[in-house]
Amino acid sequence: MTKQKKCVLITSALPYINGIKHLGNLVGSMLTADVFARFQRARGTETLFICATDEHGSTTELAALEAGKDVVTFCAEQHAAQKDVCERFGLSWDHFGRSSNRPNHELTQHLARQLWKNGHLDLRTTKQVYSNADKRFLSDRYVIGTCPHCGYPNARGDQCENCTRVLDPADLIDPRSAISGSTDLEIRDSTHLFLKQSQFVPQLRDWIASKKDWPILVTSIANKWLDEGLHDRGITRDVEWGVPVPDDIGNGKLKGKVFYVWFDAPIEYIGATWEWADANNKGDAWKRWWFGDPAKNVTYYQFMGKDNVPFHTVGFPVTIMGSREPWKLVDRLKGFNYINYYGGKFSTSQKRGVFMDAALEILPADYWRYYLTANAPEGSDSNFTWEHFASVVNKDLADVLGNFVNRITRFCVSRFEGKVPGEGSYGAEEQALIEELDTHVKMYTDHFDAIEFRKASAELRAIWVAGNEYLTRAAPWTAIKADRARAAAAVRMGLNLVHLFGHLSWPIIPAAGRAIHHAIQPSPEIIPWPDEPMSDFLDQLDPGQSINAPDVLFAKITDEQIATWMERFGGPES
RNA sequence: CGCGGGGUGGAGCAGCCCGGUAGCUCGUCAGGCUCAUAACCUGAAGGUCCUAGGUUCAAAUCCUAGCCCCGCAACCA
Repeated sequence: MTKQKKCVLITSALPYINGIKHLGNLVGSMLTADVFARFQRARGTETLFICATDEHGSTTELAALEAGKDVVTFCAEQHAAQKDVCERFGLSWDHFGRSSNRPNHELTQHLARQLWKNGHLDLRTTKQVYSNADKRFLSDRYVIGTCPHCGYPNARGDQCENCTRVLDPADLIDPRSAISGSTDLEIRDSTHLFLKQSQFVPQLRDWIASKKDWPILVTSIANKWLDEGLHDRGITRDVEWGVPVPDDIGNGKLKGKVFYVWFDAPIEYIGATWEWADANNKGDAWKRWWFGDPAKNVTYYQFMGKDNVPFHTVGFPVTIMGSREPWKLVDRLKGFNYINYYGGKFSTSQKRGVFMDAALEILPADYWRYYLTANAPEGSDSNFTWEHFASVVNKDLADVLGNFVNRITRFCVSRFEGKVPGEGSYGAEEQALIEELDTHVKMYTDHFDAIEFRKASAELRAIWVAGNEYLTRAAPWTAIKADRARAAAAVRMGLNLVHLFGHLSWPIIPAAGRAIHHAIQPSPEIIPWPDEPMSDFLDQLDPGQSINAPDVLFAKITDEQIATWMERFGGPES
């Protein structure tokens, strides 16, 4: 059974190109995917972690217009900005691609051809609102007018936000363009490709039913869509910025049209892997992660917020199934709920909530990484408040972990010349600790395997606490008065614990994990998972080696800071 | 009757699938220690497990009905 090692492919939902993401977007896809990827790498699993910006669609065109830039420049700038802030958050993807790049164009066109060839696409003519002033088709939400039901003057063509009724743009009284305000609108016929999703319901149902280890959130969203009957879905649009529909699809009736952004975006998971291979001169190596027999030893994990679930449980799988080619389908799909900000949604326009760039202006990435991982919205929506954030950071990171590292290393410096003492030997106290940690480490590993971030974080915290409990019991500061050897053994164990904490903390808080590990010895790029029994792991430091007592690892958050940040980011009332 | 998630001591959560002394973190109170970032360790107080029925020897856990909060409702990314 030692034929081929298991490989792990991880993708996080693609952040939309339009602006820096907020903490909710981060925790629901990119951050948790990163923690999981680091865990897998630490264990020595061959891991490929892929992400990209999702760039197409009318929203991008309009955002570029508003920014006064052409769409190509706009996307290039936004991509660079997101890449930068994500890297500063410690996101360790193997490649961060772009859905507008060549590989995605080729793959999207290829898969569409397969669907066309296999009879899964239809041509249908739809009525679309065309704005003469803007010289473009308007999607429903870009048509504004008076709601026929409640008289609200700024109802959108898809739904009236005042009375919440679903609308058709043709229902609106005095319709106008949301872009220019022009009332020079007309209804035009437009031909589009429709993906016949309804044909795939039984196949999808079987596939979803086979996924016993997916979160209930994910399977219930998927089943809901299937139960309600899948609509055939338009996969082309009358916009400029997207993957062009090739001439050989659609009997020449689709000139100038592009694929809908939701059709091409998930394909970019594959496209970005191709980009990764190109960037690293690996030729066709991307295929072994995605296609045919070689991909059978790949376990594929997807991470996303709940808003993305339908497109990954229905839309993208239909594309893959309909191609009738052996592309890889997701094995484990981890979906997240939302993080709210003082009970309300994060909002860019109202400046409510915390965005990634601003978060890093006020605190290092690890503070956020720990808080968000430990409070990931797995069971239900969770709520961000500055008070809660400060309490978690101060208690867990500063008091429990940071203080532990500080107290033992300082004691070692003051009483043992900053060197690992070799005297004495482990006794009953150490044996009990070793047994306790064997259990904790196993549970911590199991929680990660189960992709349970809250539970994994709680277990990690329990491991840190076990260190403090041990020190109190062993009390080397008392022992040293009567029995230097006993104190030496306790300090040696304490330093071994610091070493262990560096290893175990690294996936969640990589910079701090590295700093902690570095207190004991030089850190490798990937800090490996402790696979050996704790009896070995906690007895491996060489007596006489020097340590580097670090400065304070985590500064506490003060009440003044909380007040300042509430003012800046908006608090309960705003 | 659109759909899904949630409703557990002051706050945030686990437990519910596979019924059987209600567990964790924060906060509060008391004690200990003094190596440490006024930190750490120990102990205590505090709960109608949304409501009302039902099944059962036994229900937070299963069934039925209702209430409340959040999200989604497909061309919005």
